[in-house]
Amino acid sequence: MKILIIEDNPDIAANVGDYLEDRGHVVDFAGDGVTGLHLAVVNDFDAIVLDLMLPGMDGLDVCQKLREEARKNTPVLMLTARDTLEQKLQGFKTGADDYMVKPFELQELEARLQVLARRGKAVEPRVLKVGDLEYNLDTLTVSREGKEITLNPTGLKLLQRLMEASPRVVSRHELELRVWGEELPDSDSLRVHIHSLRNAIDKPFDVPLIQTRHGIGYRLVHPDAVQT
Amino acid sequence: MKILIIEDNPDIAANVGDYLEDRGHVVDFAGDGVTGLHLAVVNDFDAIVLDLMLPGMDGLDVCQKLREEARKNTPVLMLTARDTLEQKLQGFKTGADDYMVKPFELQELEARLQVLARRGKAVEPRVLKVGDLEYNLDTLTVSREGKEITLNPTGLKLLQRLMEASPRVVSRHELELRVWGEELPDSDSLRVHIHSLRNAIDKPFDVPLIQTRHGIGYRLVHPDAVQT
DNA sequence: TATCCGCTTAACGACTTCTTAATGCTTTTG
DNA sequence: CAAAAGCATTAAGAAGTCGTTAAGCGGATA
Repeated sequence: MKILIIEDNPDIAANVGDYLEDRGHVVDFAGDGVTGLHLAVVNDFDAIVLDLMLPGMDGLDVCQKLREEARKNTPVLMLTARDTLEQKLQGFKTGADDYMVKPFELQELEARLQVLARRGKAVEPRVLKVGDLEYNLDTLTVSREGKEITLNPTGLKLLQRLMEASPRVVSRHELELRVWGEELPDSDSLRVHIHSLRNAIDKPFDVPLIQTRHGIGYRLVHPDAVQT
Repeated sequence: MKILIIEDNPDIAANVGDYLEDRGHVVDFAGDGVTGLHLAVVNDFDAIVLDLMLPGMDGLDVCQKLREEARKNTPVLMLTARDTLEQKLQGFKTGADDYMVKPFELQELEARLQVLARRGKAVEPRVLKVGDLEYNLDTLTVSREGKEITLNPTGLKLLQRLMEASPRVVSRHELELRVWGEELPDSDSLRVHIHSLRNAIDKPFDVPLIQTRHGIGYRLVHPDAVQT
């Protein structure tokens, strides 16, 4: 599994990280909320271990921003020293999937992470489908009407988000966040990428899938499919 | 949510069940492992609360059989008085999704159940409805009598506020605040936007929904619907 | 080193949306 | 009932956004 640990105490971080790495997982670290959030948005982790007490942005903020702004539903396990019911409820409310109180057993942490990752996988299929468009996340292959389509890395990222969200509208800002993280390019590069994505996905076919919501963002939807 | 409680202690079962029912959930009970497993297999619950100490078949067996034989992946929250690490690990190994140790807070139980049910279920679209008018907040699509209506961003913002408030009156100032924030335009731009909103929503249909409250603001109501 | 590929930037026209202002109608108020 | 204020309607220009194209930069590749 690929796991992100957001924890400001280096001892705890190292302790947890070492254990998980010994168990064969790949571990990334962040010492504060901002970089943690950034890593979580840009990468695709199987699970995130999130301490509540963080310098700058605290854990609840990180979780909430991850869910609402970045619209990522990577499983989050919250970690805290304080053990009040109120705290826990608030943690779950911001979108946490599990909650452990220090001190805890490393084995239990790993077991819970594994359960979270297992659940998360079940929801997100390995192949995204919208109409006749398919995107295999394992082979990073895109095809429409059975014909293979090759895309740039940026195109893939955009397409993934659009397909995940379909038929919802994805704001320009969210797309930019997904591709570049917090440090956006100076110019409106997104427009050019959308254009080339359209060239690859829509232009060779009869029905265009990518729609523009002027002033808001984009939307990927198959017109014939049943909408609500 | 539809929840199954498998618990042999009638006091605890009643206690938990009453609380969950008060919170608006539908609860089923089973006093032993065999009937619990049977109910879990036959029905589709959103989550299962499973005690470990059960007469006959114990909780671990129930969980394992549910997963392996019945191949159901209904979320399972295990409940136990014993708090050994070994127990917990075994619980997760048999396919539990969460694990709580007695005594526990009912509110936390509900929060965890909600998280479990949330995963694995597709997020249902958020839709505002007033009469035959519908506004899907995810796809940003508006329709009336099934016919699609396209609106510009400002129109969407106004409509959202009016529909949220319906059938109450929304003051001009509140609407302006919603669209422009604190820095309002110099002229009374709101009137023009309301006008174009009416053109889109009311003009093509028989019954107008947007009413003017002179000197106060606007109101969106379906006249036929029951009002207070 | 030369070539390719992907990304960014810039520029331009086309298009959409927003604001402003002018005019006439409706409601309120003294 | 008349004046004043608030509102509806319309049109036109300003401002903003989008699609498209092409040039330049830098890293990777051969």
